[in-house]
Amino acid sequence: MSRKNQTNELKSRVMEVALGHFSEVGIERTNVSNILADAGCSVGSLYHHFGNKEGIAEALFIDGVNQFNSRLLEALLPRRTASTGIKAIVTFCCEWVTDQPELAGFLLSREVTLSVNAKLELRKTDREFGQSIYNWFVPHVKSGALLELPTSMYVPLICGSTLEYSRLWLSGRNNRSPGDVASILAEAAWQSVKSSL
Amino acid sequence: MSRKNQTNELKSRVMEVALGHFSEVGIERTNVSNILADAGCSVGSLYHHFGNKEGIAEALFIDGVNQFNSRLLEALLPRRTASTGIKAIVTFCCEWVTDQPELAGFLLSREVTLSVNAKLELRKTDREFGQSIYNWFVPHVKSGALLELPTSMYVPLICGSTLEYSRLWLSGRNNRSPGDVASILAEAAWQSVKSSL
DNA sequence: ATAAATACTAGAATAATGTTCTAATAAGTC
DNA sequence: GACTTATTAGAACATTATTCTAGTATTTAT
Repeated sequence: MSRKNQTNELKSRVMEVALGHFSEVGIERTNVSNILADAGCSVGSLYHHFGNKEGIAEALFIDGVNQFNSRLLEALLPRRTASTGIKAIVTFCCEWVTDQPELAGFLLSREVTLSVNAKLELRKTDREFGQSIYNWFVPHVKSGALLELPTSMYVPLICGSTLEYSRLWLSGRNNRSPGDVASILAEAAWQSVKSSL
Repeated sequence: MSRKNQTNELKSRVMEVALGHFSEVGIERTNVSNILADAGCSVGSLYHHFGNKEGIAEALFIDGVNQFNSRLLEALLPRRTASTGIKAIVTFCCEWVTDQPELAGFLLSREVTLSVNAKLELRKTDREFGQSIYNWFVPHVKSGALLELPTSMYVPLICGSTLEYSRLWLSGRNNRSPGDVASILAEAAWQSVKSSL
């Protein structure tokens, strides 16, 4: 195996191991030494590749958001009506959380505080994502199918219930997974943003 | 001043100072030494009263939840219709977050992981609170005014959007406070849980 | 009122742990 | 094949939460 592949494999291994620890006990409580042991990585390598513990978290966070965003677009963009689009967003969120609870819990935990560089890194892809979402919404607001609201309210109204339910489920406080109740959440989200005209 | 009062004042001072730091940079990043300096407290006293740094956070958390719960009940219980009740819950949340952003941000941050003892401590008052809420809901579900849903879904559906919007506002990402958009959030919540029959 | 027990304060010493540093090794490049 | 760069290694370091021992005030019991 080439050195490059070996390095990439080490980085993935560290990230995978770290995610397990982070999602279980949080970033603060996971020991760097445990990550090193479980991933078979030396102190020097880890700090060379990630800078510090938070750097691992940032890498995981950025990867996670990018993966979420691109898949969400795949689920949303083909939808032609406001109703099916909104419901597709919610359903996608539910399935995504249910399918990868560790990653979802980590992203939803809000433990990560991105460094300036990490923010710039994220913004590169995030801006494009936001634009695609925006473009999908505009016609449905213009047509009167969706309520016209301050821009910053659409995400909370559409995803708030789902995210909150997901947090509850991830913390082990209810049996039904978000996937199990996706249709209820989707319908509720639709009711809350559809225009009543 | 009596010794007891002096002690209580010290504890309050520590908690107040700690909340400031916690809400600004998070629990992990606040230094115990800063709390000590700002509150004029010795190492021994702090550890005598709170056990450890997390203990301060737990005390703040429990106080905050109890205060929130009792005030929420005052806002909800007088309401006689499903619609006014649901809207009262949302409006109360919005005002509470807007009025005490530090405390709200701290509670919403999910940084605190309660110890077993703290959980028991909370459960004492929380159980009673849950029962009061439950009692308010039952007749409105029975009458068909509210959707009949898995119990664990009411909180996410009613408060999810508001909490998500609050988190956004608290992280400085939008101008309008939750209080400013309370009516929109209240109406949306109502639309999502009202029965369409 | 006095003694004993308890609650509280104090800060130096300790321990845990994240991070830096220096050196060595391997890979890629000219 | 020499030179530059990327990576690995782990001992040393620095930071900081916490413990410990001792001392002081307050309450309780006799």
